[in-house]
Amino acid sequence: MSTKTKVTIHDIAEKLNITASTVSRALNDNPRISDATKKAVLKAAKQLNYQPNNIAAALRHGKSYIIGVIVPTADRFFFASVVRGIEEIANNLNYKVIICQSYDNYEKEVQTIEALLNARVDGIIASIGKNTENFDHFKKVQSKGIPLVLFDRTTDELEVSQVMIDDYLGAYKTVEHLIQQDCRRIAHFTSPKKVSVFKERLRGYMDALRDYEIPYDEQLVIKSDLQLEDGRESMKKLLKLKQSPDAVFSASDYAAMGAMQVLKERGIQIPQEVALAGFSNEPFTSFTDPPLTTVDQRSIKMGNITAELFFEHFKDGEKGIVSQKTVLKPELIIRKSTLRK
Amino acid sequence: MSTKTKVTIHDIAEKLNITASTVSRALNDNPRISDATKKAVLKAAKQLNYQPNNIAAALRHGKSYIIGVIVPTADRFFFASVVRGIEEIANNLNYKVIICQSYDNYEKEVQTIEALLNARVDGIIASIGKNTENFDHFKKVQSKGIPLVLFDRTTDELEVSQVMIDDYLGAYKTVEHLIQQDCRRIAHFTSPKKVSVFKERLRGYMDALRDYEIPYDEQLVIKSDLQLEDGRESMKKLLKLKQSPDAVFSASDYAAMGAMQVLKERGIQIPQEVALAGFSNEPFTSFTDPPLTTVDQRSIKMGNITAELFFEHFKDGEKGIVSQKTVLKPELIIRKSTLRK
DNA sequence: TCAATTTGCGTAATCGTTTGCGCAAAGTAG
DNA sequence: CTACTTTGCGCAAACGATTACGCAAATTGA
Repeated sequence: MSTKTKVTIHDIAEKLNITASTVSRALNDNPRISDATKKAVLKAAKQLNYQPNNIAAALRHGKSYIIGVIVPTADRFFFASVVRGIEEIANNLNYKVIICQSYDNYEKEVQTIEALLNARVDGIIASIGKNTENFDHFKKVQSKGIPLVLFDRTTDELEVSQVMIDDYLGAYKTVEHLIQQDCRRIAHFTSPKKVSVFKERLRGYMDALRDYEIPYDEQLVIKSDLQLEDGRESMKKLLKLKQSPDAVFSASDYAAMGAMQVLKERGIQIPQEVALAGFSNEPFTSFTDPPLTTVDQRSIKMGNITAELFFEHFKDGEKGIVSQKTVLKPELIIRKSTLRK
Repeated sequence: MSTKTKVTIHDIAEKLNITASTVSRALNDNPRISDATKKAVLKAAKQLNYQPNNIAAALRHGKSYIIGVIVPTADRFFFASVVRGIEEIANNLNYKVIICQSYDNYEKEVQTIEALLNARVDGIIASIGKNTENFDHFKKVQSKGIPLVLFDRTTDELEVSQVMIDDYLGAYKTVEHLIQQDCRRIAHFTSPKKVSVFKERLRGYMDALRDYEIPYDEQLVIKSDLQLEDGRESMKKLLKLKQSPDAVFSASDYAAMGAMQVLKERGIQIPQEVALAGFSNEPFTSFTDPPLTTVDQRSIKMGNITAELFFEHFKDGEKGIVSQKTVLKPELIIRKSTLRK
């Protein structure tokens, strides 16, 4: 019941006693082709079960209509949502999205870029891996004139369009909120990595303390990889201090979750004894007990904007566009883990 | 600093005064090419910053070295993990994976298949969308002789290789465990959809009841879309019954989470008054309070096996291989939400 | 009615790689 | 030293679609 041999436009042409070029034009709705021929071609295409070969087309006009998206991992709600936001826009413009994961692994990230270049994607959208400190692979993309846009995890070492949220503001507002809840010894979980988002969150934390005249205590800033287990360890460290904190602002929901576990295991009341806030608004943060205060990163919106910015690079051709930076306002989601009054 | 014009093997050939075919063979490490020439070619390639054009290669030998993976959504831990498992195997064999999401939307699923076929992927691995009841698009894939393997969400309406866990066994063991915890009125959350996984879980539930001589009560089986909100509604329905259940086995962790929220809001003790078990071992299930008993679906393993099965279809050519069904044993993860003694 | 335009389609080159075939030079066997 | 095999590479035709160019027929305008 199935034609094993691939059917091409030549087969259609032969059947109709016309040439392949006419078929091609008919399929692409070229105005120079008569409606009669178009209909005949369409009909024959159905009959023969014709499947266009995008590879041949891509080779011919140097466009693949595929854009590569690189995320550290697709199973974090935030990244998955951004991808969704990108897809919405891209699909509307008839572009396909291929999702690649770097798993926060530098080598894998480099390889992925290489693979995407070989696959001749029309552009790349990426969020940089946590461990990446050398950006030559991204520079290579740019040097080839391939559109590149970064989101969330970006870097200043590249002249590139980027979309991010105002991590500084998100952190500032969170800490401000904690202060308004009468917290005075506020700890912070951050990452030692070069990624700017964490640096910005730290800056927001420090500035909020300063503005409210709360002394900065280095002991209260714990650096780790910010996974759940790291959050547990960090919390344990804090509890060993002579003077325990009365709040923890974690740059990651997962680490905040780890801290919550430790606090609950030790019977420490949240938020009465220690208030707790995270960052990212992962879905599980609303399930926890108590529900976790966190910062929403406008992920879908970020995906939309990133894709739109990306496609502007096409329209305006290779030149003309300067790299531009879009900063979204985050939203503080206040839940019971910080509500002390 | 960058060559805007694309460099091809012809450029390398010209520079070295040899032909493109020799360059091609050298790059592909063909034994008929001398080591000297190979080295020279590699060197020139670096110098010219040559980037192979996979599209041209794909067109030539009809292989794209890309396989398409379709999942309902990538932000569920289970699916993300399976994808990871698939990638591990595929990357080792030098295949790229392109991840597409159907969002459980039938039209999107059909479109995605179409797009993957046009992109000339070498094969497709998929998990069927929840609302899909017509499988012609998958039949089309098969009729074109393109390898197809399904995982988890499969169907018997297709003659296709598939990998799944033993949902029946997972459900049976869970219910058996609940019975051993002295639960006697055990409710079940399931889906009205045609997807076999839910039907199997229901069957496991029913058989366990029967084997332990517990009467089946239709009122205790609630059908819904199994999202968190559905779980809340379902739990509320159960609590309105004359005789409340003393356990809930949900076919989804999210719905179980919804039930947990309602129970906690009403001050009903978990597991003493109502024990609670989910399905899938989503990461958040270990965070909840109490932690949720659930069934692990061996997601990475499933990805590995799926990919291996998939690649067997290549080796053995188009014929010879009959579709085969691999069933993995799930693992019951017992946590506090069901431990009554 | 005749020149000018439009309509409809064919010719052939092209995108960048791969590969079957062929051929000369070098190596091997007897 | 002849005959045969191996080594190293070039020639040219694919793969399937797109497109600049050209040309005849049909249409239009005056």
